[in-house]
Amino acid sequence: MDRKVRVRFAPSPTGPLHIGGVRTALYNYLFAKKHGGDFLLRIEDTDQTRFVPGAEEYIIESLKWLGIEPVEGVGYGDGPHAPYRQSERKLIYKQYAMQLVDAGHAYYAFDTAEELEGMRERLKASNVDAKYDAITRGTMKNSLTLPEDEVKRRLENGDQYVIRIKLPRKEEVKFFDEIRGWVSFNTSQMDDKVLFKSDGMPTYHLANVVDDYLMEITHVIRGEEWLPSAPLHVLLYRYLGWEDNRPSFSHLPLLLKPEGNGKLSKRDGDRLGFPVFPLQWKDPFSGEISSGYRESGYLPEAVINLLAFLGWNPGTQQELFTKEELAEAFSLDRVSKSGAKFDLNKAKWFNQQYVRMLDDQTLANILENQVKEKTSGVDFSKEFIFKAAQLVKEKVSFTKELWEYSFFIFQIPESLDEQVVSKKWKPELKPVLAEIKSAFDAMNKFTAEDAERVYLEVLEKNGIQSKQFLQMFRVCLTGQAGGPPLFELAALVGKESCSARLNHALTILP
RNA sequence: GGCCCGUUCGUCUAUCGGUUAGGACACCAGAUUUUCAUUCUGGGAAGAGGGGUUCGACUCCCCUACGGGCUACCA
Repeated sequence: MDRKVRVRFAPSPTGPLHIGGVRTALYNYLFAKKHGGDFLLRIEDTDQTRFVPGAEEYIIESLKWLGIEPVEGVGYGDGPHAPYRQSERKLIYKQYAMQLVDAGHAYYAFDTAEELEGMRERLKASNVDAKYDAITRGTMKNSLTLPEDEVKRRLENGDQYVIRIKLPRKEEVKFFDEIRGWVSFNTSQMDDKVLFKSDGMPTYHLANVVDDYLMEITHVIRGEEWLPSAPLHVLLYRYLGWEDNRPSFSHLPLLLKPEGNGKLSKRDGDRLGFPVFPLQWKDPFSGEISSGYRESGYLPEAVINLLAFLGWNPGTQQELFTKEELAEAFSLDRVSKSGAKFDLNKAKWFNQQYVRMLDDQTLANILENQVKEKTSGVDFSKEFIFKAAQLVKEKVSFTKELWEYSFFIFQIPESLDEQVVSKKWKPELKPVLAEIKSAFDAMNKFTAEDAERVYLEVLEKNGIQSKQFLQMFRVCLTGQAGGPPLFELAALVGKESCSARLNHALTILP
């Protein structure tokens, strides 16, 4: 039975999409592309108390920005299995919960929060694992312990109830994880999880199984945090009679924080200077702002590439991949089992690679915006900005750095690099500098070659080696200790500007 | 605590019983660039520990240690 590959990304709209979630989405997307299948987006909003306004839109916008877009689902024109928002599928789940009750695989439970708490405390006190399971359910208020008419009365009476799965007392549950191989659990260690909540909504466990079945999902690719509940899902497929159509499971390794241990969290990003979210997010309740990759200057292609390599590798030496190449190369059996630490340096490097691949005109347009923002009123020609962008292209890791590597092209520096001045400047050099300025002023054609030639002539006349003077000369022109090739820069800003810059240096240098 | 998953250079990783354990980022050194960066060359850097299995283990098994995840009417 060869079913069309269908995978889904099923986040909960409880806040901004975590970068680990983005990677999960990416792997699902790549897997679908690789196999000519469908990638869909389902919103798992069964917990109405955790709803966060804007979160769903954020998820959709993030996927859009990265270009890992679903072919069906919320925000993508829905599709044959609409709706794709679980809160809108509420009515569907009840019947499956009832089916399980009727088949004896689930039961009603009427315990109050206090009663549950009491049970847990009792068991803990006697040093026993506190869980609602095959043993403890016999002491609780449920349709297994209460007389039939009492259950009926409570139900008719509208008493609050949940539906719990009835797990066998002791049974081995084995399943094959595409990444980890065979994994086994014993129901003796599991508890009778709630499938259907008293507010009429299913829990994740029920909803996820029902929807994956109904939406014909063939492969479940999700984070490792779901591994412990996978046996429950396996059992659910079995009890619902869907074992033959059960999707395969793949549990992805977690993204860890760069220092120390533990899962990458929101706070790590702000502390260590890299984003944990794809897009900037403003918390609607606290107003707190969390930075995003997009706003931090990362290119979507770079984010895709670096994320793909956090937990997967192609087994070749190639590191730079387009999305299409990734889809072609991707396979679940090359996903690693252990958690990956986020590495800021590598992330920067990836971004730098992609910035370099940007064509000069794109870079120029970005720089143009920055120039407009920083130098209001001053008009620079597109050609000038284009050349400036070309000059500093190799230096930047992020497009937002374009300005900070080139600002001295657009404005005459007010101060000169103090370190270089204190090390390389001597008042005796002043006449030489003045002579270079005059020589420049006297030039007709002011190309990079001409400027350099004239500069060298003056130095030679004064018996000075360029090696000793060049950096100081750079500082006089740009204020900076480093920068793009100096005479190309001089030619770009032009004779008049060079003259003004040298004049300025002459006045402030001792 | 219990259950489950994991453990190769600082980091991401290759190796699917036999390799001088390879690459990338980062780092260091040298070369080039009359400056900085780029680029090039070179370098240091790893199989958690202990038992097995085997002619031979990073690779298979067990134990220990360490790390992580889960342990809600959250996903």
